[in-house]
Amino acid sequence: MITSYTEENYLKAIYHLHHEKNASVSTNSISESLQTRAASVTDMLKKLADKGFINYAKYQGVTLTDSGKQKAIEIIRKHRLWEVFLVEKLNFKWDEVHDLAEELEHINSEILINKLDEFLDFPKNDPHGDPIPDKNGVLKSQEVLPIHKLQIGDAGIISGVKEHSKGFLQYLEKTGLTLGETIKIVDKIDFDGSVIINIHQKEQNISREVAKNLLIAI
Amino acid sequence: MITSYTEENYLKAIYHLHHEKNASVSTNSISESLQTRAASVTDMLKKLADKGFINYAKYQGVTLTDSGKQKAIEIIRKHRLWEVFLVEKLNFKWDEVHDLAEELEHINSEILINKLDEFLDFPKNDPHGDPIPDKNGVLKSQEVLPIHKLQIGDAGIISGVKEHSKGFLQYLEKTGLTLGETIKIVDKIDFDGSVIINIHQKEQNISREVAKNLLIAI
DNA sequence: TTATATTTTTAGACTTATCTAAAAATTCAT
DNA sequence: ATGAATTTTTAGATAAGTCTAAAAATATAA
Ligand SMILES: [Mn+2]
Ligand SMILES: [Mn+2]
Ligand SMILES: [Mn+2]
Ligand SMILES: [Mn+2]
Repeated sequence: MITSYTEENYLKAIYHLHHEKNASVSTNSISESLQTRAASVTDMLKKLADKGFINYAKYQGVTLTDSGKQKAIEIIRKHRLWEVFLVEKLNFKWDEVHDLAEELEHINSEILINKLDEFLDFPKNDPHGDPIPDKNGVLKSQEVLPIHKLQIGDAGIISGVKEHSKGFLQYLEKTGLTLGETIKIVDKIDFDGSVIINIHQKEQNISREVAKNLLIAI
Repeated sequence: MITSYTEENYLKAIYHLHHEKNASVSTNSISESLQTRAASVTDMLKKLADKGFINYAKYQGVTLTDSGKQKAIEIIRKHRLWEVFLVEKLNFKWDEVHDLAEELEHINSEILINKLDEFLDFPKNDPHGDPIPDKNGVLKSQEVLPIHKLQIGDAGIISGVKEHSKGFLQYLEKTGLTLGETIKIVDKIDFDGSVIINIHQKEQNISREVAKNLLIAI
């Protein structure tokens, strides 16, 4: 079944929203995530349901069907492979690639994406640490926890981000909190939710917002 | 001025048609080249004229304005650089890349295309021998002639094709008529317009159709 | 539990790009 | 130069994706 650029963005948004909240996805949350009006979302949900990509009952929110999930994962695979290409081959920074990948992900060719995968030497993760689905649509979820869920004394490697905004990524870069660095939890401040970590043999304070969005593999 | 995917295809088509016939471009020729109805073309011509990309007077055909020409050249630059990428880096064949480049050319980012250019080491020609405009939109037209315009005794290097169809490119590949090969005109047959050339130390007969579409640099 | 607030859907409209059918303009051929 | 053929434009429709405003359903809270 063919999908338009727009339909693909809806499917991907639904996929991500489902994995964020682990519940059926509401019209409003889609509307917010895609910056469109709720009325437009309703229209599109009807269409996606007709095409068999989502389970939709009025007022009940939506879930992806198997075919919808597959389509979403295909697009995510393309998005993340293009991001790797942009960073590894064209020397873009990790905070510069999202919008471009947002467009490139809609180029429709299985051969192209598989050749790109090979050219990049079958990377396992994108520049933000997110796992790249393989050509069969298998996406292995990595065991990571946001810093604010770790206990004092826990140690691990910075392996991903929950928030992908330019501002956040640039902040991490500036403060040395980049992928691959080893950190250890020194203290957790109840008062403001901030966390003191040890990184590069030094102590560093991390705000609650950062602690919630920085993922650690233990 | 922003341009849609569709507008870009029209501008590129007008540019190519103008250079093929060296005259103002007719509604019907655009319609044929883009596989749309003439009525649709007329609608689009009005819009492109409003946006300042073409000079259009009813029933008179169109020409590109400077800004239209610039836009067209930008798209051609992107198209050809992506083709080089697909062939050189992803190991596509020269007859497989056109349709993909047709989509990739609409990805809208000057930084991306300049970084791609650099990554590819600033190629001068695409896989079909066509020249690649530089980042300032300068396109140097190469001095080439189709085989059927050469005289007996003339020699040169296969440097381009006028026809870009998969079938033609595959045929050239199969018969060894690839870019970079040296050829010499041995005889021209009036009867059917075919040409006998010397290539690889052997004589080879070339039909009129091939002779018209294979470009030689002398 | 009933009123209020929030969410979601419907109704109707707009834009872009397309189409068919018919009218108008231009070109061609005698 | 005039009638016929061809090309181009207009008129009116359609489909995709979006919007605003209003109605309907659901959730929340006194
Ligand atoms: Mn996208
Ligand atoms: Mn990413
Ligand atoms: Mn195109
Ligand atoms: Mn080419």
